[in-house]
Amino acid sequence: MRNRIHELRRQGGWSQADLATRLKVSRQTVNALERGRYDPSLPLAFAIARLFGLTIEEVFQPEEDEA
Amino acid sequence: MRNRIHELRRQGGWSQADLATRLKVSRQTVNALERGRYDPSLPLAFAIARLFGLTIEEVFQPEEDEA
DNA sequence: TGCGTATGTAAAGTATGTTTTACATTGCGG
DNA sequence: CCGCAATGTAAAACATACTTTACATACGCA
Repeated sequence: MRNRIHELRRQGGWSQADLATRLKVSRQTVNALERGRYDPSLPLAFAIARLFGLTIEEVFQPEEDEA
Repeated sequence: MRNRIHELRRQGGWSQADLATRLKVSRQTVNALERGRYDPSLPLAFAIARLFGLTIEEVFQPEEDEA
């Protein structure tokens, strides 16, 4: 699953730690999401989209062959 | 997290087993999702929304106090 | 040079999502 | 009444998401 977290975070001028605080997750989780190590849970995906004022579909793009 | 899976499935005239097949998950997973036992993974949430021709936001509604 | 901030990563542990097997209950059509 | 389809549920096993602690690297700046 592709995501625009890195791009959106930088537009807001935030560090990974800043974003983690706002999302109430660890900095390592933000780092892992940005680096595509795994996908967020659905509740976390909602929190991320809302924080940036976007829909889930605007932040996350499933790859072609994905579920 | 609230979801409209049960309602949407019935509108399509499908059994839980039918839906499970289309989503490539087990019938128990569909049952658990409909009964609100847990939230789907983000990829599965996308698959569900796409199957019904809706956005994630149209199918899933985070509760007020949720992440 | 040396310090502080930001980022990447790893290992161990906990929590959540999903599958498989199996069984119980309900309701409907014969 | 009987049989069958649909649904609910449980336990064990496994996969994925997330936390904590800890350390490494890179960069800018006093």
